[in-house]
Amino acid sequence: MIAPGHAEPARRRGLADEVADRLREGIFAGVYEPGRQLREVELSAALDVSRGPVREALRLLEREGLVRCSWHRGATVTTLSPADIVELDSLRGALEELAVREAVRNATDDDLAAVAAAAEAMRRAPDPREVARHDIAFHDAVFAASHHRRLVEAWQGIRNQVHLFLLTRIARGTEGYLDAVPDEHRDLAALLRARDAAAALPRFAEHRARAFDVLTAEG
Amino acid sequence: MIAPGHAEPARRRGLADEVADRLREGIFAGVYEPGRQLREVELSAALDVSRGPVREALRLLEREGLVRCSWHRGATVTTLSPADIVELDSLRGALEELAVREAVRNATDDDLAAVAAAAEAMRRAPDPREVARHDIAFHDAVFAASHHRRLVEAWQGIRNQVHLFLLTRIARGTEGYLDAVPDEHRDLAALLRARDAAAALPRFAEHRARAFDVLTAEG
DNA sequence: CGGTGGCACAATGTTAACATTCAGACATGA
DNA sequence: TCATGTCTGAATGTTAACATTGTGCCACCG
Repeated sequence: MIAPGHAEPARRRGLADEVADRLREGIFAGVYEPGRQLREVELSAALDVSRGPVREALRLLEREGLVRCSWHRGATVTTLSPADIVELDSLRGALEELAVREAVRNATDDDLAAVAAAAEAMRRAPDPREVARHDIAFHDAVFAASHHRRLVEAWQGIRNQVHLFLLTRIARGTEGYLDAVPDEHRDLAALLRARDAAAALPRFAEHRARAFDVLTAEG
Repeated sequence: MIAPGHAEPARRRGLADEVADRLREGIFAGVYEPGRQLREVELSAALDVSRGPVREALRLLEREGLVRCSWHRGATVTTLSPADIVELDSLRGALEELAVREAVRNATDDDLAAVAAAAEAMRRAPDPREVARHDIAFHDAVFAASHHRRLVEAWQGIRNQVHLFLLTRIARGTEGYLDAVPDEHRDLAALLRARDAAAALPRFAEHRARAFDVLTAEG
């Protein structure tokens, strides 16, 4: 049974999207480590599809910043340098600031309930990897609540790179992350439900700074 | 003669990029009006290439927001609704604000000279279409001066849509555009060269608001 | 011994043919 | 007359073979 307002477009996806999902999974699971070359023939053989969808999937992942492609030199998994992380942090800040303002204005109560639910779901995550996944999902919900299609697309352009960044952060040590972030997310969700942009904006900024400092201080 | 620092990677491009250029050209020239379907076979016949590169080019243009693709329903040239223009304006504002701050911090003198040159070049544009092209080129230069790769990529995700928006604005009437914008660009360039972010930011905001109001007031 | 030129291999770019799917039209029935 | 079902045609999704390009190796020369 599907509620009337939640009817998905039920659009069927091509093989390329499927392949892209598998590759993303592989990258986040560590099967394809950063810097590794992704050869089209190898992948098409492993996934049992032709090179066409693989090619298209690689371009999709390039759009997400997870791989880089060069002329006749194939695709390699993105490696995040410290400078890249600075870029991610600043751009993410600009996007999220707009997202919060728009969410406070345009979000439905259901949208904000979804944000709160994402914050709660994080508490029940069994291991750090799952926590990171829920961390991203929380911010996804915030962007979705903005009802700003192009803003969501811009976020998707760096979303997976931020995810990668979170994983490396976890690898450096989980102190101050696993316990602090869920509480912060809960507070942020509450401020959004109160539709208090003036209070929420600096809290979101602090939230980002906390994640960011961990890597710059030690790195 | 090429200066040492300006040596382009001299990377060769594939047919897909070439096709994408031709299609963009066609869209901006009005050959493919908004809403029109772009059929792969038709395009591949017209441009005398196979469907592969055409397919890839369409995905590229989708990334730029110039076309929209659906499963088994092909690509259509984007039509900008009033709501889309509001989205473009707000997202562009968030990106450009960051670009100005980063440019003031990171830009070389050459970068800012290029911004100023772009502003001057606009004065010598022969017709409104060329003015719009130089208008975009000016903002390109600002983003380039930020030395922020991901920010530039995010800008490229809406750049061509903003261009489309400028063209429709011109179609509504050129008063207050052809004469005012070049002067504004000159002032903005000067503020950037003075590296005065505090003064530049509100001026950039006014500049965007002026372009934006024309369409919302009449539309 | 260091540098340069060419050669062969391997991987990507491109092409054309095959398979699948969507949209509209037409006929049929209530 | 309207709704429903099937069918047809055209367009996209997919595949596999062909062409082009980059890279590394090895011989050759200075």
